[in-house]
Amino acid sequence: MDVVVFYGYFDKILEIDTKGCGLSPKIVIVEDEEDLLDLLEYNLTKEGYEVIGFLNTKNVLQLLEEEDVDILIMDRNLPGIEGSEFVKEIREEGISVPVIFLSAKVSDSEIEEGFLRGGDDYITKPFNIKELFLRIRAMLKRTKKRYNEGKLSYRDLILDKSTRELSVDGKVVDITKLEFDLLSEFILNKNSVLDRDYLLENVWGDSQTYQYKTVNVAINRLKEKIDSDKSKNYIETVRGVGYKLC
Amino acid sequence: MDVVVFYGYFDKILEIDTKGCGLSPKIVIVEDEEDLLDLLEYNLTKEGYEVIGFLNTKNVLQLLEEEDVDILIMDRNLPGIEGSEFVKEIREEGISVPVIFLSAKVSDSEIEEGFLRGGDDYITKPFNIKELFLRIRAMLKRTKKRYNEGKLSYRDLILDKSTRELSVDGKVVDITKLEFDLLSEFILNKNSVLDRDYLLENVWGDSQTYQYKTVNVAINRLKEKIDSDKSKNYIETVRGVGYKLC
DNA sequence: AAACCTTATTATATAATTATAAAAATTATT
DNA sequence: AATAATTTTTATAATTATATAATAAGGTTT
Repeated sequence: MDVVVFYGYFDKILEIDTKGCGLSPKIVIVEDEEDLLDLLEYNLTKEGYEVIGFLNTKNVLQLLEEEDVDILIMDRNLPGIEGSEFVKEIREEGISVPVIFLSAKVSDSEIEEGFLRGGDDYITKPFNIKELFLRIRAMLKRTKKRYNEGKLSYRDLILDKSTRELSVDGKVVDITKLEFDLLSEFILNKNSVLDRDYLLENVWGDSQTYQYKTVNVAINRLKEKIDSDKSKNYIETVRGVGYKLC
Repeated sequence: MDVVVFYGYFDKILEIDTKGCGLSPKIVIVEDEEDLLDLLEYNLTKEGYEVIGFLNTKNVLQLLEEEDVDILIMDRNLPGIEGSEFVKEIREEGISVPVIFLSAKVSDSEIEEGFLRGGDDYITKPFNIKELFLRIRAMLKRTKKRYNEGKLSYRDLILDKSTRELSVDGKVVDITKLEFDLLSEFILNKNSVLDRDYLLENVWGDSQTYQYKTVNVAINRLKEKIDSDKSKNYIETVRGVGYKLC
């Protein structure tokens, strides 16, 4: 077993991500080598993840259906079913959890098969456990909003989630909570038309108690802040539907 | 350079995504070995991506700020600045584009550094270009709403439900809500004759309050937009019945 | 070919939608 | 509590889409 044991390296890095929110990323590992499974469980737990280990694929599908799992780490050569075959099956079930394959095999075509069956990353044994952790982190950063690093940007707009500051073309512009949330929603869904119901639901948190015109006025104020001379046309009105950032 | 040349593997997969619509995933490559850059540009373009290549990091930051780039492929040992150093800098600018590092180096600590500075994946040379493509695809799957999701297409027409854009032969054409809904209905029922009652019911939402002629006029306007010189005969009049898209 | 019917085309009025401004209402700050 | 800041509502203006009407063009039937 060629694995570098590795303790607490990311304590500091993960601090912001996991402290307080009470929702540490949930990782499922399917690995039949018990030693390796234990090692991974131990170290990943130490890094602040919630880890659930399995020695085979039995019960894994059920768990994935019931719980909100952030990453699935999957060995390929399992007793009974082959790991990538299992992933193919869960994809057909509509489960879209990010998958990292572990495999002792190294042939190119097997790696290709892993991706084609729905894998997101592929690590060959023996591997550096530190790299596995980094790949997990990189994956989480991409897939989950809440673990995201605190910045959203679009063209010359930068929203800093931690300071809740907006900078337009390098200059910091005062922005209210509502405006910040509204602009976030647009940047997260750039190019998509967002209708007023959607915005009320996702920015205001309730589409019942407010009327559509509330959105119009808020958009208007936001437009004024990010493009007061109306030269950059960030937010476009899509008549009869809503607004989009483009 | 040990790279497996690889042609058109994903033609079928990307077919729906990229034809004509000008909305194919945009990939930026920074690689100082011109041969490799050319090879990647050639093959990725062939796969249906929009590719922009650079031999150094000059102008790359500006491009990332201005354009909506989907993936950045970054060589590490570049003349002047080191690739991961550059990525660290763009991350500090708030640019969150997914990064795949390419590197000839193999020391564990360098790979770790790549991830810590904001990389999302890491491939060491020599590499299998097929695997690179699969990793790109896996990355796009995670970071972007799929490009074919919510798209309706017919011949050289593409309707994008999320952006509510119509592209005709690759060019985006302004379209109103009514026209969009009308064309959607036709694409969903291509080759079927749709009578005016059906259209009023399903597009206008009520066949009582409007008169048949309303449909005629709307169809007329739509025809003008999708085929102004009447050469392509998309929508055919079926006298006494209605219209069909064929 | 004339009479009749259906559809295409064009122009205009109107209804629907959105922008803007200002006034209340709410919330936060001093 | 008073003031300031923010947000919602209301009112009105501006804009846009499109339904209607009027007319032209093209088929069909006799």
